[in-house]
Amino acid sequence: MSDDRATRDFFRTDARTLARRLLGQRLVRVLDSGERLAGLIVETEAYVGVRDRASHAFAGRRTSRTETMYAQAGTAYVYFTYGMHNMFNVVCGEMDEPVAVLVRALRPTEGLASMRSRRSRAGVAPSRIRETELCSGPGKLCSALAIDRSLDRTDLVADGRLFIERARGEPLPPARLRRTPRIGVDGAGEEWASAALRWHVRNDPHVSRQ
DNA sequence: ATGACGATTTACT
DNA sequence: GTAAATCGTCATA
Repeated sequence: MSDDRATRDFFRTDARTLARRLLGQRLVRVLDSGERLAGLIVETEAYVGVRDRASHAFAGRRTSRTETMYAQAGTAYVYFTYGMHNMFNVVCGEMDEPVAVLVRALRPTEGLASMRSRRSRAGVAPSRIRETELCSGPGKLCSALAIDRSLDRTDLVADGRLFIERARGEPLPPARLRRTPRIGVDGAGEEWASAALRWHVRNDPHVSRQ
């Protein structure tokens, strides 16, 4: 229901807080056809600003790609990497402060058949793709939900194509969460590669790894 | 203009 | 476990 949709206040916080706060919330993508694709966020990573060597905005880098990270809280930062994968992030913090949260995995809840066809590849029938491999990684979930750079700079608070719906009821208790170093940032130096800035739902089969 | 590399995924040994 | 895929971005010149 539209009442559940996250408003600006939900995003106006630091990256560590938002990374935790996003877990258990629903990421919703509405296609031009009107079809709704959605999943519960089960894994996130915080990119904490200009001191963070793993961040695109390290040392205040402000380029055409990273400009989105300096936008207001609640803006989608979608970038393309490895020549083939899109990554979806939620910008947070203050205006002109480049902090964001990478959404790394979802438990798919709506539009699974559509996700399967989008995630299918040569020689593998969509029906053979397991639910747990639909959105269990940052590139996978963007493919499954048809999120690409055309959605970069989208306002998650105001745009009808991409937004967050807040779960009703009890938030996930801390005991159900696990905190680990981030994935794929080994080149960022010991301090930032080992910093525990990744959160995921403990024992959830939909995370990219436990 | 050029070259190195990537917040990954997939297939294969 | 290792390696290939594949191209936009960024730093250097």
